[in-house]
Amino acid sequence: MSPSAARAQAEPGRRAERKFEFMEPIEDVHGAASSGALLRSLQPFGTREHFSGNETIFSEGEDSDRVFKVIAGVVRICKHSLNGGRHISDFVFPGELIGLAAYTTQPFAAEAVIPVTLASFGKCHLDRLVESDARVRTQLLSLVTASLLTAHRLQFLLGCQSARERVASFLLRLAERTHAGRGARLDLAMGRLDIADHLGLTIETVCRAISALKDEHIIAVPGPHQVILSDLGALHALAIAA
Amino acid sequence: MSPSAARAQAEPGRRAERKFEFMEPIEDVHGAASSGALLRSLQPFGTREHFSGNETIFSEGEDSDRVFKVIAGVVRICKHSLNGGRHISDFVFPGELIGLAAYTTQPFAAEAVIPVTLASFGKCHLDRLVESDARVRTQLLSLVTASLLTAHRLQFLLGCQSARERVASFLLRLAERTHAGRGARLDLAMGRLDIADHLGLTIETVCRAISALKDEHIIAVPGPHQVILSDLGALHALAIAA
DNA sequence: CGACCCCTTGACATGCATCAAAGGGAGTGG
DNA sequence: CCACTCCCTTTGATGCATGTCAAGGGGTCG
Repeated sequence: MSPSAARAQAEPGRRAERKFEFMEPIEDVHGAASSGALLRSLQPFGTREHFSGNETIFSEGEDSDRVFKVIAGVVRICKHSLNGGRHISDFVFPGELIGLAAYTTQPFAAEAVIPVTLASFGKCHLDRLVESDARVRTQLLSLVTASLLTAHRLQFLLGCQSARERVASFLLRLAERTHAGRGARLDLAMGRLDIADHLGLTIETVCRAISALKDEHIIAVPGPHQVILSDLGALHALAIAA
Repeated sequence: MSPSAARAQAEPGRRAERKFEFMEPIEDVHGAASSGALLRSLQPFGTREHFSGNETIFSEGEDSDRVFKVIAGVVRICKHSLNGGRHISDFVFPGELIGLAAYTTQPFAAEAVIPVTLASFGKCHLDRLVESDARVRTQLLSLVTASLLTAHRLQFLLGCQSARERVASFLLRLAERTHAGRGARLDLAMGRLDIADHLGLTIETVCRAISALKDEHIIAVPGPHQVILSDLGALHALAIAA
């Protein structure tokens, strides 16, 4: 009934830390709208933090007094329900920020999908910056607006699309965000279960949808964590969303 | 496959304008977080606009240069897809605002569910106010943050809950928003199709879920547009969400 | 080499979508 | 004032997409 049920992953930090070279040094490639001047100004106040795969960065309900920038790795933003359900509202890639919105208490958890390096800043520094610099204000609002837009996109996907369409949309969005245009090879840092919990499906359905797209030569799947988007036209046709 | 498909409603404005007295004069009851000082300062610049039931207020893709406050009536915020699908990301009630986020072009459409009265302001006035008043800045950010939170809630609902659970969550949320606590009688301004497109279900499934809850004496349904929440405990138990 | 974890595929079950039709309230015209 | 029509809601019958259960495969780590 409720997808993903209680088969969540193993304990944080316990799992093998696969190395994803391809994830390491990409900084601010797609960061045009994701940090820019804002974070440059914060840089002096930042401290580095490291988390291993599946480790929790912060949990739902904690105080929200820090802002994070992902330097390397991938983070998932998720909500856990009492009966074991989980929903991943977004993945966060290098160059992007976490915790900008005006929460006093975290409305969701953040967990490392693979080993992650973060820059972390006290929110007070952001507040000070916001007060003193009008450009930062504008940027802050447009970053929060962007995540609102992303949220509405996912709502549409969850409300209106079939499994195949969801997977197609997901792959396209991932391509947009991780390598803005260089070739059709895509690296999936997250596992099938993460994808399933993000798309509101089960892991089996995600597998089947991927296999189906593969059989139709719309994508190629050299390994569980690599996808090649062979037929972008067909993918876009599936992801008819707005 | 895709819910709601192409059975959207009739032409804007053509439908009968049912009167919903109960919706008229409720102003700023739940507005604690929804307008407050911000709009009071904007008041002098506002003009009144009226829309009849099912009329379009603005469409997706239009320029986004105005901010609206709902004075009376109910507005739905929705996205239409090319193949006739529709998703309603939110309903907007009296006292609440539309268009605060930093969009340059509308990412969604706004339509009157029932006859609506709006106060409308040029965004430039808001910008000016934001520059001059730090309190307004804080409030603006927390309003946008609030809608981000709402969006994540709906994502969870769409990703993890069954039809019954969705309807239960919806009714509870509606109760929260429309009458903060006075009795368990609930007025549904929107029709079943609107509810379906909001919850990612079909109209028939919504009907059946409501009937089921009625048969179990969890709610009572005096008419299609009135619901009495008889067993709040059971409803909360269904809406296990976070 | 063995254990574990994740991915994949198959067989089956079911919740919800789809198709179809009847009931009820509101506005309209006779 | 009544009959008609339209639209929305409700309920029933059926089918399908996806969830559930189960088992095997392949990589990685110890």
